[in-house]
Amino acid sequence: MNWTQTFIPTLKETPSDAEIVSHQLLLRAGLVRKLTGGLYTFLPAGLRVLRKIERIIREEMDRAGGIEVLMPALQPPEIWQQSGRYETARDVLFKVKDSAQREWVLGPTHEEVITHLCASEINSYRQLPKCFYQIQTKFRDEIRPRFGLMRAKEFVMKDAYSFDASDDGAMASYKRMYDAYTRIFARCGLRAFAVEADTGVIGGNHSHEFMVPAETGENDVVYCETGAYAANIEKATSRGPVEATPSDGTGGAPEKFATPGVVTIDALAAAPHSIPASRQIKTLVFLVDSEPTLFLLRGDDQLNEAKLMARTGAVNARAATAEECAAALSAKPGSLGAVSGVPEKVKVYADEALRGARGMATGANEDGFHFRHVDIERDIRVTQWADLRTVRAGEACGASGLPLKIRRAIEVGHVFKLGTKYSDRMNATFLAENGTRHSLVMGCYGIGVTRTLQAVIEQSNDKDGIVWPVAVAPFEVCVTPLGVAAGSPTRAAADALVAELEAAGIEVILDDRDERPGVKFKDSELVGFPLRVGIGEKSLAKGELEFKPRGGVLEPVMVADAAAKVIAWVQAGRAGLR
RNA sequence: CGGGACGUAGCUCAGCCCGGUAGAGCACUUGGUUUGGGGCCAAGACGUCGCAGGUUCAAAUCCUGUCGUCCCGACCA
Repeated sequence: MNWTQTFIPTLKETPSDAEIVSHQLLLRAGLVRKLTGGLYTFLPAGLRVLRKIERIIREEMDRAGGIEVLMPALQPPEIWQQSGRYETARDVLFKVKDSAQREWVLGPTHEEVITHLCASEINSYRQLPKCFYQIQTKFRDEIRPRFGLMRAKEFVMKDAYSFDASDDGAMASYKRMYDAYTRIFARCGLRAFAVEADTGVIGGNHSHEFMVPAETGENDVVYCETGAYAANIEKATSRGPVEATPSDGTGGAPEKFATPGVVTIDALAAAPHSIPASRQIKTLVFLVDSEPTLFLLRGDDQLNEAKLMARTGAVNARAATAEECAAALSAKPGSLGAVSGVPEKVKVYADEALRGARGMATGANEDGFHFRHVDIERDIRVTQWADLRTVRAGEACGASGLPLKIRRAIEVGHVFKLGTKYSDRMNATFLAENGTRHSLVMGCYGIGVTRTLQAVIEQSNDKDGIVWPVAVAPFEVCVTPLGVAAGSPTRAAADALVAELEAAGIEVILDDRDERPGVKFKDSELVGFPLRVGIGEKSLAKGELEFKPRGGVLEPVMVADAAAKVIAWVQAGRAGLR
């Protein structure tokens, strides 16, 4: 392929609307262009990378027993109503109307479609297990598209769905996909690791996310350096706060005291009251499926809303407004408490870290007053104890006991064991060997293909541009003659080398642009080809070409040896050695 | 949806405070020159200053509204 015959519009300057390095490089290296927020055109070089990642995914999915299909992006709303997600996923569903004003849904994911298919096509345990996958464009009405391909309204996803006759079978399918994902990311040259994850709106009871460590990621991952534990912060647990919860109460009854104007944890912790945050009980009011509900945490802890959703089983939940708090209890936020004045029907969830807490302070449910000497188990009607707090760095790992750490990461894949959530609702059943009817046991597995592409760039770049792993580079080799005129010695040597490499199946681009050397060198580094072979008059006169691995040092190579050396270098790269 | 920033040439940006002729660099076209790390010289083309109202003799500039982009939060592969 000649550079002048394709289209790689590089940019010398950084576009002003790209914030993170991978987004800047996507644009600067001429891989994509924005149509509008969250919508991108893949240009030839970007498309080549996308296709290579897809090929790796297909190979590994096929190897893991996956069966490729292609489902419609346009879907009838009825199946979404049947699964219940027409409501729960409402915020991300793109809806369109046809000329008869009938509504359709643009698929953000395909549990409904595949379950509908299997409901009619799978009838017997003899047809199981099955694992279907597709690579397809998804549509999500993202509240805030961000960072180029990282979070887009339209993106390419590999999604897979397993169907088993039993829970054990489903676990085996889950494990096969988990292992396939590990291989896929490794083959893409990504350093990714699996963490325990919350299941969110997809549902299910067992889940891992595949994370690429990056400061620009949108997730916080809690992990133990021993490798004993890693989890998304939405799910993570520990042995509890570093500072133990006070259990040294006076034994006296709760005592109301005046705290005019004190409406924050910090204010109560400051003079004159000087009650440490760890000795306070924080009272939060949420509307859980429209029901006012109390959540009690230690003053220095943060409520984890993913845990709130999981523990309550809520479809929708949000913090109550000041007015709603006042209506449910008798005070505004800042003076709320659960010692008295909580209507019998209001549920009170208390965080496990508060178990046994004595001598605590909390709002008196009366503006301007707090209680002290509160013993939670004696003085508060707790409906349910639950893990609700967000883990903080430094807390002891539940497995190893060592301090946990927290780092940012990009989620590139997510595997779920779904169980029978969808098959139950959509009547996807089969007859077992003994003639009884059962719901199919499902799993679902996603990889953000376009996001993975950008994650590779985010993880693999330097001051000059992208440093592609050989396995996903748009071209493996860039041949750069400094003189391109037909018949010139440099052009002749370049043409000969390219022909030999192409014959050997190497993906090579010939930079045949009539540009100054500096421009060509800068561009080859910006786009990030793994290997550049420079051909200049001076070295050619000595019978040499210049072999320059991206990020490595320049090395002269004899013309006669060049092709063999390049081929060996690329093949080593394909094997994952670089 | 809440908070913030910004919309001027293909790109990066200046001009706006303090109203009066629309600018620079890069990119592009032509010619010359140069030729191992984003050259140099000359000439040229490229703009409804996001859009709509308003104030004014006069608006890129001031006011109002609106649309869009980007960042921070809630959502997710």
